[in-house]
Amino acid sequence: MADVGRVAEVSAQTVSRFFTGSGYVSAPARERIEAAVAELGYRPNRTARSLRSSRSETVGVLAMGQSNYGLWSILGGLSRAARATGYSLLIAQLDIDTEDAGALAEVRHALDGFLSSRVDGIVVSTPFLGTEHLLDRIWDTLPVVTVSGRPWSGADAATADSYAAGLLATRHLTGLGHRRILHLAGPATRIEAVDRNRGYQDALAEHGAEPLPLVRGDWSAASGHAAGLTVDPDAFTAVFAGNDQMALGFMSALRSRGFAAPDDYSIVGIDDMPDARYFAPPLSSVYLDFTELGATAFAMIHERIRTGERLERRIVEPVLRARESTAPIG
Amino acid sequence: MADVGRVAEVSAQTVSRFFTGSGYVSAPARERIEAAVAELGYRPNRTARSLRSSRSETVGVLAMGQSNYGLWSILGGLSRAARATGYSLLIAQLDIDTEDAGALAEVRHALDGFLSSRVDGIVVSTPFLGTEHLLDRIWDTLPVVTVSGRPWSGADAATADSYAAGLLATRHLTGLGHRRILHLAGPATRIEAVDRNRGYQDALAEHGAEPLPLVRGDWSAASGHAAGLTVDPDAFTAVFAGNDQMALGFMSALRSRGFAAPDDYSIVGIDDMPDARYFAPPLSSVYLDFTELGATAFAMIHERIRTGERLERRIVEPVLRARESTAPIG
DNA sequence: TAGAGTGGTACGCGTAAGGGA
DNA sequence: TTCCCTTACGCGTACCACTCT
Repeated sequence: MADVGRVAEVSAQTVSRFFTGSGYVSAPARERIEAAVAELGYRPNRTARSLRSSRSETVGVLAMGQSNYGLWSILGGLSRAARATGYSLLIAQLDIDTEDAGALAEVRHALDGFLSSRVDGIVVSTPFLGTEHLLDRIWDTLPVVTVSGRPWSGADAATADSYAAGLLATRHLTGLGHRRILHLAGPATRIEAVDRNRGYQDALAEHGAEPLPLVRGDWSAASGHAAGLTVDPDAFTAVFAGNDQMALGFMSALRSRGFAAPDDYSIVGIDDMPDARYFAPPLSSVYLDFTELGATAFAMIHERIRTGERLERRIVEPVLRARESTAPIG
Repeated sequence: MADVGRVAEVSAQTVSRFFTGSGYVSAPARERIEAAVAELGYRPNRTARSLRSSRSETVGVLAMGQSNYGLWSILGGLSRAARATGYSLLIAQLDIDTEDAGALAEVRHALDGFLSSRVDGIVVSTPFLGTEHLLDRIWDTLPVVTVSGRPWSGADAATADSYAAGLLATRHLTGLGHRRILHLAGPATRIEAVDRNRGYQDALAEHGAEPLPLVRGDWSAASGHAAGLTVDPDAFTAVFAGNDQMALGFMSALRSRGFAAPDDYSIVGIDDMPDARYFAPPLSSVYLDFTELGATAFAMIHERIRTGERLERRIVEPVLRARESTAPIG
C-alpha cells in the first residue's frame, strides 16, 4: 500500500481512504491511485484491515443437519445476499442430527473457529433443540441470527413458519374429507418437526379428529421408505409427510405393497422442492421459499452488524400447492 | 496474549509456542498457560496470526452452477475434510450457468475476494469451459484444485470420471439390446456434460449404432420435463439422461403422454442421488461418490499447501446400479 | 468557522528470527 | 538439546494534526 502511495504520489493514508471510502480524496488523486493500483496489481489485504479495524466483513454460517434440499437452498440465499454486500461467508456444515456429547463438541468447536476468525456475526441454520445454551454466551457479544422455526431468546430469527405449514398441509387433507391422517414427522430434536406436528394436531382438532400414533423419520427418502414398509395401510386414508423426500420414500414403499396415491390414500409433503411436481403422482406440497429465507437471514444479520438495530423478525409464509397425490376421500 | 503470559508468568512468546506447537514449552509452563487461558477466556486471534505468518488456514471454495445434488454433496465432503484438519472454508456459490460477461465478472469478483482474504488455496467446483483463463494468473502463485471432469493445465483436479460414467450408462442400455438411444445432455459449457456425451457416443460406436440428435437440458428436472414433452417417442427405445433429476422430469413428461418406463422405453440416469431408488419406477443410475470427491479435493489442496507436493490426480470411479427403469428391448 | 484534502504516528495481535541460559 | 525471552515486524486503519479555501 505504501508502494501504491509512492507511485501515485500520495501518502499510504490517502490510499487507505480511497479504498475504504471514508474521508476525502480529490479526483486527481483518485485517478493517480487507480492507475497505480492497476500498474502494481495491488489488492487490499483484508486480513490486515480486519486486524486493525476489528471488522472482518465476514459472517460465520453454522449449518447443522445432514445435507438436504432445504439446507442448501438456505445457504444459496445467504451466499447470494452476502456477495451482493461484499461480505464473505465462512461456512461449517456439520453432518449431525442428534444432540449427543460428540455433536455438541463439534458445534462448540465450529463456533470457536468463528470466534477465532473474528467474524462479525453468526448465522445458525436450523439449530437443534438442545444447542441453545451453546449460543448463550455468544449472542451477548456478537450478533447471532438463527434460521429456525421459532425465535430464540437472545438471537434474532428468520423464520419459515413450520406451524402454519403443518396446519396448511393437514387442512388440505381435512378439506378433502380425510380424518384418519397419519403424520410422518422429522426428528424430535428439530424445531421444524415439532412445529409441523403441532400444526397437524391443531388442524385435526378443528374437526374433532384424533391424531394417529406418530411415525418418525429423519427427513430422508430412505426413512420415509422404511416407515412405509411398516405402517398398517388400513389405519389411515391420508398421510402428511414432514417433507417431500420422506413422502417420496413413503409412496415408493406403499407402491411396492400395492397401494398407490391418490386412489388408495392421499399424501401431502412440505418444501415443494423442485423435483416434487415430477414425482409419480405429482406431489401436493406446501412451498417454503428457503432461498428467500436465507437472503432474509443475511439481511437481518447485516443490519444488526451495521447499525446495531434489530430488524423485526421476518417470516416466510407457506403456500399450498395441490397436485395429484391428494384427492377427496372416496 | 500478553495478558495470558502475565497471568501464567511466561512471555507472550511462550504462549504463542504453546498454541502453535512449534518449539519447546515445559510441562509446568504448559499447565500454567492452560489455567490462564481458561481463567481469561482467551481465544487466539486467527486474523493476527494470519497477518504475521501469511498462512490463513483457510481455503476458498468457488461453487459454480445452480445448486443441485452433486454440488451439495461435493461441498459436504469438502466441509467435513476441512474441519477434520482445522481449516476453514470461505464459500462463494455463484448461481450462474453461462459464460457471458456478467458471469465472468462475478467469477473474477469472487476470486478477488479470496485473494484479498489471503486464502491458502482455492477449490473450484465444476468449472466452466471458458473460465479457464480467469484462473491462469492465480495458479502460478496459489494452489488451485478443480473438481472437474477433466484435469486443467495449471490446476490439480479431483475428478469424477464422467466419460466412464457415460460409457457405463450407455453400455448398460446397449447390453439390454437397445440401439436407438436418446441422450438428454447437460449444458454445453459443462465439462461433465461434454464427457458424458463422449462416453455415450463411444459406447454406441462399439455396436455400430448412430447417436440420435442431442437433446439438451440444464440438469434440472424441469428441463428434463420440457425435453420429454417435445421428443418423438417413436424415435428411441431407451434414454440416457445426463443426471437423475433430468431423468425424473423426462419420465414425468412421457408418463403424461402415455408412455411408461420400462415397458415403453428404458431410461438410465447419472449420480444415483439418494432419491433415485424411490422414483417410480426406481431409476437405474450410475453412482458417483460426490462426497468422496469433495473430500479428495480437500486432501489434494491440503497436501499442496502443506508440502508443496502435488498429489496424483484422483479419480472417483462410477458404479452402475441397475434398477427397474431399464429392461431388455422387447 | 466550516469543510475539503492530505499526511504522520501509533497501534491491532500475533509470529519469525535470533539470542541466551 | 531444552526452554524461554526480546525485538522487529506483517499491513492496514484510527486518530489527530495540519494546510488551504
